[in-house]
Amino acid sequence: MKHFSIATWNINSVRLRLPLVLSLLEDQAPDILCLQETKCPNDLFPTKELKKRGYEHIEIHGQKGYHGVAIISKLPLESVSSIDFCEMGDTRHISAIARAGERAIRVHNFYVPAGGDEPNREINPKFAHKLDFLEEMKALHAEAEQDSGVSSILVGDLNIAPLETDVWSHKQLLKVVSHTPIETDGLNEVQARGAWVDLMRQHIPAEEKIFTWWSYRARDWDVSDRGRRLDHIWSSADLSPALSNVTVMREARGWERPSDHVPVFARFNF
DNA sequence: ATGGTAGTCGAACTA
Repeated sequence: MKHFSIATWNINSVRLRLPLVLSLLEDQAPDILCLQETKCPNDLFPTKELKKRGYEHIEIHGQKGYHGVAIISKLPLESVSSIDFCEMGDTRHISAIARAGERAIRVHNFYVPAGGDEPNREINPKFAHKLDFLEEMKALHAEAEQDSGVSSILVGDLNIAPLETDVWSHKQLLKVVSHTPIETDGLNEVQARGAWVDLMRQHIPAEEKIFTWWSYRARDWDVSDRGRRLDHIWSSADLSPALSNVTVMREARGWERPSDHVPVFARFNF
């Protein structure tokens, strides 16, 4: 039996929260950690500190000030690439193939545009960008490299909460960006067309509420609990039978100077 | 219905 684990976390500045990242890696020791919103140019990424702790394989795609994604891995990474969705030059995607025992797995790490406040593509260019980004994601197939023996995992901040139980109030969020029908339908279509399995919902029944994000603006996030499930872990169908556990690390939202997103873990027994 | 907070980078932008 071979174990494999992967985590995803929108860190909202990797430099500001490097101590939290290091303690997470020490305590949980995932094979791979995918970060979003690193907000860090490539030449300033804290590569040395991560390598020192056994994460020797690091692939980053960052820019100054905004966005930015990174794959931090104990396992060797190869065939690294980024897709420039919507050809905006944004650093919102990176992927690489990891070798986990006998298996080869392409890991896609996404930071989907948030989409602004107004859920109307005619008046809000950010919402139009989000919908266009989703449209391009539909071309991404979980079995794209199956013929060469490569499975797929897709993780990241997808900025959409697809199910009614992925938000604190379905009714009150139907017109709020992240849970509008055009977005949830779009994400469902990305999943269906690409033959992706939602591993969080494979492990945690759809009747049960799950949140991975709580706004900084809520005065008491834990008590009011107005969260959303914006972060996701998907895989190709061949990996889903090997899933052993999914954990949403809710307590991370209560840490000192927290990210507004918490880490999500998927663990496999191959 | 509005405004509430956080981060980057040093005003205004994004979330």
